[in-house]
Amino acid sequence: MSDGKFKRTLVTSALPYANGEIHLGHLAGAYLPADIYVRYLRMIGEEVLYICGSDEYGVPITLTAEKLGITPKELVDRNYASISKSFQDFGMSFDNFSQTSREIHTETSQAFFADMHAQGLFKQKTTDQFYSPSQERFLADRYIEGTCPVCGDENARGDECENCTATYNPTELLNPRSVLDNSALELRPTTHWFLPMGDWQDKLSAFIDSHPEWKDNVKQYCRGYFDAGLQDRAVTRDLAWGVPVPLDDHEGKVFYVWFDAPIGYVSATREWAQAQGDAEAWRTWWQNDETRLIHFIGKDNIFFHAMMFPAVIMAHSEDYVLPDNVPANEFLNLEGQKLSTSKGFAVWLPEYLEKFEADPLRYTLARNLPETRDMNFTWEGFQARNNNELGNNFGNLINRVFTFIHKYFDGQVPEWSEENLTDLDRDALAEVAADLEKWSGHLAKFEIKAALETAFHAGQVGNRYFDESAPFKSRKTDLERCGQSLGVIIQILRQLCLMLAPVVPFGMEKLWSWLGMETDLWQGGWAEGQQNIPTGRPLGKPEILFPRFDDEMIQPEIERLQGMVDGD
RNA sequence: GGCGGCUUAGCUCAGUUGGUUAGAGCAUCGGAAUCAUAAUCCGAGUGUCCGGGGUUCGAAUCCCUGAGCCGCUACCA
Repeated sequence: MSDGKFKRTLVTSALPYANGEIHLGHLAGAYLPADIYVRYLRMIGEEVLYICGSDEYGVPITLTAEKLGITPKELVDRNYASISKSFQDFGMSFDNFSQTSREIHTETSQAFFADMHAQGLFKQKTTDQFYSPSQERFLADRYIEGTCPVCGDENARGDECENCTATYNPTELLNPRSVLDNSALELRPTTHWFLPMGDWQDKLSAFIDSHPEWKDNVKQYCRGYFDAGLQDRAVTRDLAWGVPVPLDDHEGKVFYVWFDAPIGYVSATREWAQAQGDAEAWRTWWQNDETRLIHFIGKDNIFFHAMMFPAVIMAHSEDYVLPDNVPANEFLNLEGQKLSTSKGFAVWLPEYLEKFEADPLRYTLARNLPETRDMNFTWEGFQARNNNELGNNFGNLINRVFTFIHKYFDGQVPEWSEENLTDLDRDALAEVAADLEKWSGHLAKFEIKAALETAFHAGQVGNRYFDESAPFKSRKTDLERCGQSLGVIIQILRQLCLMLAPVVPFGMEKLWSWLGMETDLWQGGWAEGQQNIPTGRPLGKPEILFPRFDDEMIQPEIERLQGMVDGD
């Protein structure tokens, strides 16, 4: 960044699990904020790489595949295609969106493990786990039910009883059975590799302490773990669908997904480098201390990105970059309730995109990001934000200016100059310029909501200026004055375009071209956007950028969710 | 159960290191304007800042406690 310490920024979004579609909660937590931030950096001309991919291993994937009668690989490829498409249509600007089931990830994660194993950093432990003889596999706690050892309830979960709220060790459960096929389970010893996180506690603690600028929720969360003392964390498990442990006599052992998933960021970067024709280019992004690494995640991922993956990075014998920030977001509720993917209580991205454009959702979510606490998405709120803010404040301002100029000034920027500015002109320009500066400061600190609020204010300034300078009056009395006012407001739109571009890129790319800008908005467009648009420049013909939504478009969405709650 | 977090106008949300009459948008009411997506602009009201206790000259902001909600709880991804 401009502080001179870093030359480039590597941004990641949490790898979505390829067991289903993306929903609004995902977008608000890890994807939209990251994309806005990345677009901001590209716009101001920073060198940035944005990496993501789908996380494709683990038990739930194998179960879904079995249910559909296809292989896990077929399932994840199918879901990968769908997720990629949704992301693209939503405007996610990844430089690479990869898959953890690809060969490059197998190589990369196995190399990480091998490096650490060669240093003797892992611990091997043998424990008793539940095994299903009928399915010939070990089962995780969530797939186990049995009789509660405390109250005798017959439908107790693997490690807690919902009837008497007791918690216990899963091995204490009586008559354990599989929730998958009700077959009886038996305890079998199995041996796994563990990462003794405690060995890195001091370094991790010092690392977190060296970042007082991180969000409080992240720091507090980590502090809680340090106080309790970091425990050994398993990095392998018994499963057929995963990255095989690269050791002899490890048949049927694969990496625990949380060990390999973050390494997926490295794999995806390597894949990107190969596609660039420079296979070693990934090192510039991961093994160079002038690279600034930023992980965007939801609050459920803090442990893995602020503690576990950094420990792995520290442990590796080669130098890798540690995250410079982990801006974790809280969760998004829907119509006042927690999302439930199992009950279908969610808004899925592909479904949304069949009916609406990406921009209104991007705008609404950005305006309401769960940056410091859980937030709520309502369809009525979506409609109100779209109509009142995107449509009326911004869209209408843009439209009234362009149509006016096309109607009375032949579609060219009227004669205007800085020498002829009135106090009214000067004040409006100064206010918007101040907003732009504030906006930039907020975004640099990941304060997206605050940044957007500033942009909204700039829109209000534009509308007020239009009303007060009243070109629709001066047109009849003082055409020079009228042109001057329009020249001023074009400069306001130019800056508004910059402030809105990362949030509503589809609409603003159009505005950018209507304004006759020449540089690519996403390759340092900021520089040109800072310069006055001169008299005489021909402007594009406008169209309605952000149409309003009437009740008929919104009501069915509300009813669908309502029905889901009633049927619950 | 343990750890961490959250609870502010009718609605959705801001509130920086405790400091004067607690803010914004929307919704509501009154006025102005008419270039524009019946959009815009000006003005107005509204709050036991979850309950209770405490520290302080002073607390939405710090401490304790109760309630509700959220995440994690170490092979759930």
